[in-house]
Amino acid sequence: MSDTKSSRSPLGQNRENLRQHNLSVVLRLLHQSGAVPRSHLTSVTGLNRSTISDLVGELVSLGLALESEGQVGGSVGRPSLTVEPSPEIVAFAVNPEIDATTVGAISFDGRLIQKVRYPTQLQPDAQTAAQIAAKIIADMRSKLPAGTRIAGIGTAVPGQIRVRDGVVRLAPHLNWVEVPFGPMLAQLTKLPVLVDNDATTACTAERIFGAGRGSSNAVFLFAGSGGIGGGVVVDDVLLRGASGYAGELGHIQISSSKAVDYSGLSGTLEALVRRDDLLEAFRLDSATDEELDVDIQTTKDSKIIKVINHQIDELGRAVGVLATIFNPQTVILGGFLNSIFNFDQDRLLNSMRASSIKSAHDGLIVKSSELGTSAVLLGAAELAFQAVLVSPAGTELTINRK
Amino acid sequence: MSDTKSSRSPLGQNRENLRQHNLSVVLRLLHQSGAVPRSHLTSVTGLNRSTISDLVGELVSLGLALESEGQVGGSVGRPSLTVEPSPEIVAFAVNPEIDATTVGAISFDGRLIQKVRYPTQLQPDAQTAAQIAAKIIADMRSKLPAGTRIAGIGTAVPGQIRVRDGVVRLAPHLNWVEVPFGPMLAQLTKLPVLVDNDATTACTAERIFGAGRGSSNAVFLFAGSGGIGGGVVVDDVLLRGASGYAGELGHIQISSSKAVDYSGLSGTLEALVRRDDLLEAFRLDSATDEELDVDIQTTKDSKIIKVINHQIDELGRAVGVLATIFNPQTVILGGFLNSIFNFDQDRLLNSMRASSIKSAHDGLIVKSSELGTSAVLLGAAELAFQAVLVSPAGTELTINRK
DNA sequence: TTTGTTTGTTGTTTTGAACAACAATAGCCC
DNA sequence: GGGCTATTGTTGTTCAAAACAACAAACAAA
Repeated sequence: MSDTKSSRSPLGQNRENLRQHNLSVVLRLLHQSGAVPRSHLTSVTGLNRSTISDLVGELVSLGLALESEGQVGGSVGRPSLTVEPSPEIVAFAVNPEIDATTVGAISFDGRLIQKVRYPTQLQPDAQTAAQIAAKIIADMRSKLPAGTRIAGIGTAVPGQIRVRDGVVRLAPHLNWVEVPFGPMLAQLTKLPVLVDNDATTACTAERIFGAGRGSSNAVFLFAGSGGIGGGVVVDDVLLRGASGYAGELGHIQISSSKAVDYSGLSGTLEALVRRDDLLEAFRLDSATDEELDVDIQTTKDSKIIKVINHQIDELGRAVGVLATIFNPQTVILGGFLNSIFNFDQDRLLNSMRASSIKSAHDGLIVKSSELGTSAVLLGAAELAFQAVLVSPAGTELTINRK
Repeated sequence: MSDTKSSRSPLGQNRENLRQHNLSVVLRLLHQSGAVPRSHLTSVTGLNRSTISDLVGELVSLGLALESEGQVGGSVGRPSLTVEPSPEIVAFAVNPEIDATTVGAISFDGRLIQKVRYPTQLQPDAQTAAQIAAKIIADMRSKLPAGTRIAGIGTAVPGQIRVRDGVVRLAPHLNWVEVPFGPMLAQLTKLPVLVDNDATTACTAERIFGAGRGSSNAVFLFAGSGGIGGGVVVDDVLLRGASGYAGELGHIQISSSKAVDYSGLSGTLEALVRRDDLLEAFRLDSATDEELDVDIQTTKDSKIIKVINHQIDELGRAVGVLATIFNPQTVILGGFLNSIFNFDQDRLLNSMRASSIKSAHDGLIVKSSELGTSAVLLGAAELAFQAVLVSPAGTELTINRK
């Protein structure tokens, strides 16, 4: 609701905070980079060798990391031990969509180890989607080795989510309004469930494992089944806003056009850059992102090119506005936005430059997303991993029994 | 330039960091709240009584704080000691504008203790402005008691600033291009000089001492002599972007209008909501913000009302876009933006709602700035105080000698 | 083989926050 | 006014965690 005093954690730092923070820093490095030499941890954290030794030791004894004699070689001096995140920790990811509900199992080292797409005839209501997901998760659990520890379930929903309690406030494509999807799924699975917007989770995944790696300030624009969504990273932290609805970049008004989006707003990015308009131009009823991409890159039809160019111009405007506001290092485009960007990169960059101040777009890099369709699931799993990453020593994980 | 590894501080926290952080937290609380009972510090920081005693003791011995037997009373128990920020620390603030250069002396407890406005016939070039400022500062120093410690000089310039080295990249109203104003003033005064955009410093002041107090997520829109500027606070931190140019909210493109602003961009907030248009409607050559405000609040002329209403609508659009992007708790308007907001608040709110998603504007508060014209100077001084606040024990201050 | 370099390990030191016990000072109730 | 309770400040002690120092281990280059 509000972000004033009541919810604010104490500002002071004591010894517990210190230890927890350092454990968290090390674990996060492992989670994001995979296997790294221990010496790398000392240089990045700035902590003493013996301290890192101690911290890694604690992570190993907590079962969150593994240490092995690495195969680095090539450099002078005693070879450093290799530390890796434990692959025996798993999170589930759920993504209900208009025509299917997808569930994945993601290991702590960032691998999508199982994936099931369960198609539905109609858009599923929340109860149905929760039951489908719970069923698949139970099935997946039975296939995981006993002893695997489960961090929880992350859920990515195309709509506006109240993250605090997992309530879907509005998901127009699913026709869900004020549905407590998180608690529903938690009750069915007896696992902790966290819910967030699908574009937000995709953004998280790209930031950690994909095109956003190394950018502390980045803007993401994703086109998914639910229109255009976005995410913004400011100083390595995802922008959330006072009540958690920040980053609805599809709904920013960039023109005086009367075209209306699903939220009833006119002249927004989502109203102007529409996947359906492209499908119509190609006279297609439906297409996957991959099919559409091929069509776009190979078309010679001047009428279609006109439609694409128009969309590129509008997308460029939006990127320009966001560049002026955020002055990011990188802007990352996903879904069909990526396709039209690749159709004519210069056109988009020119449009962007015409809509932003020079200081803000100087040195700005616009690039494609890297993770494709698995970004949403990987990012959803991050929601569940977050608890362990924040408090490695204080988080109880559910142990899998067959 | 970039915000990657090279410039990043070590992630790990050691004991020194811990102490420095806690000292910094306490000092910042004092700086922002003024005199507070010591018991308040313990509850806010969550630190132990004896630790606070120790920290305050160190701040007192560093000459950064004062302890006295407070006059609280009224509650049970032993009365708490009162702690206040030392008034003997001073920062200077410089604000070159088109028709004058203003200099202020601000004490560490947030009082503007001296202020001199030096009018110039023409827009001053950078060297002239620096000489004027240096002269006034030398004069002010001679009036300050010997032993006063000086944190440095903060400079607020209407334009785009490279904060890192104090270079003014572009200040159209002053006609400065790529001028190293910071180093120039530092050489003349032998004091540390920091430079930032004037709207940004006003934003900082309102955030700490004015209408933004208590809002961890806020958007500021200020109309000054250099058009419309802005500032965004995300989780209590000012948005800076990858290279420090974030928050140029006057230049966001919100419409397809062909009207052009000073940066040559069309359809931007600054191009659509123009003070000059209001002056023209009133048939005025010039007016202070106060005079203009009176005129606006009392006008009955339907032609003028039409102009004002149009500006309100456009401003509302911009606020809506920013609400959708940031989902802030508060939006704060300054300068003549505040005047047109007060002319018809409901109209602005309606326009804002029509340009933003419900989740983002639900509970959003739009309000007026509180500090008026002194905001720019108070915020500029914050630039200089920042060093002491970040590292209370490690910052050397210049001692004033007559 | 020797030397220099880097890393891991172990025992010790140091720092800084917490803790516990006690003193100080207020309001409140009778 | 006296006793009671509540809150805060003070002091000496304890404890956790990071740094440090010294040494051993393992490599490359000379």
